[in-house]
Amino acid sequence: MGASKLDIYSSEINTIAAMAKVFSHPARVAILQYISRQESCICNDIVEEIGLSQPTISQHLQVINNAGLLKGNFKGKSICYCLDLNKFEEFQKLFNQFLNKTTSNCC
Amino acid sequence: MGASKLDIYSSEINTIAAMAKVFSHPARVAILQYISRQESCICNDIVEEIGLSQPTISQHLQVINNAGLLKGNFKGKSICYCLDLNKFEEFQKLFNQFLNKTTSNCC
DNA sequence: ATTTATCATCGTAATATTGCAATATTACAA
DNA sequence: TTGTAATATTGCAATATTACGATGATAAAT
Repeated sequence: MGASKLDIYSSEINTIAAMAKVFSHPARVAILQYISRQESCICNDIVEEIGLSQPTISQHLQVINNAGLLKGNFKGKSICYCLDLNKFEEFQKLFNQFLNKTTSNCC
Repeated sequence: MGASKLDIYSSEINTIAAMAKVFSHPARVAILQYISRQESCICNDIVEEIGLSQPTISQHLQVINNAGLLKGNFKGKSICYCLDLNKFEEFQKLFNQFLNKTTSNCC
């Protein structure tokens, strides 16, 4: 056991869960907040700012990136992590649609 | 390791992460959707509807309940799981506030 | 009181996540 | 091309999550 049974849910539900997973760890929420606050795209500062090791931050960044929430320049000495606002708003819309459909019919 | 370092983040960030965690598993998203669609509060149907075992559903319900998203009658033969819409909207507001503050300043 | 229906809890196995040290890779500069 | 700074990858340990079978607890009905 231990693995989630993804095949028994609709794709809408799986998408919402996958995106919510990005926000389900405070380090990732903090990283997103930090990136959005930065005027310039200095990147390794995230490590100092948040207080986790560089490999750990790198791992969280990959999770965020795999969800499609990052864009920018991924080559070079100093990489520039930026938010993909389109993806961001796309998720926000999807999530709000789900929440708005959710009503309470009993009790 | 394996445990998250909760003490290094702001309470706002931890709250968002905790609430997002509820939605980070498709079973829980499906459960929330199903409950909200039901006119009457028949409950063990969730097991048949979703296709996971009763203990597993019960476990997911507890996660949702611990986040404060459920209310209703939890004792007796005719148990009634209902959504706490106030909590729901509270989270929605908090999450949207966070997302709306998130902008892209670089790249 | 016994049955029945309903849900929770316990124990356990399988897998995922989190975090870090060590190491590798990459790109630029000297 | 050698060095250096920035990020990625690997490997590992600790912990969390997911899932289920077996069992326990509770309330209503017979």
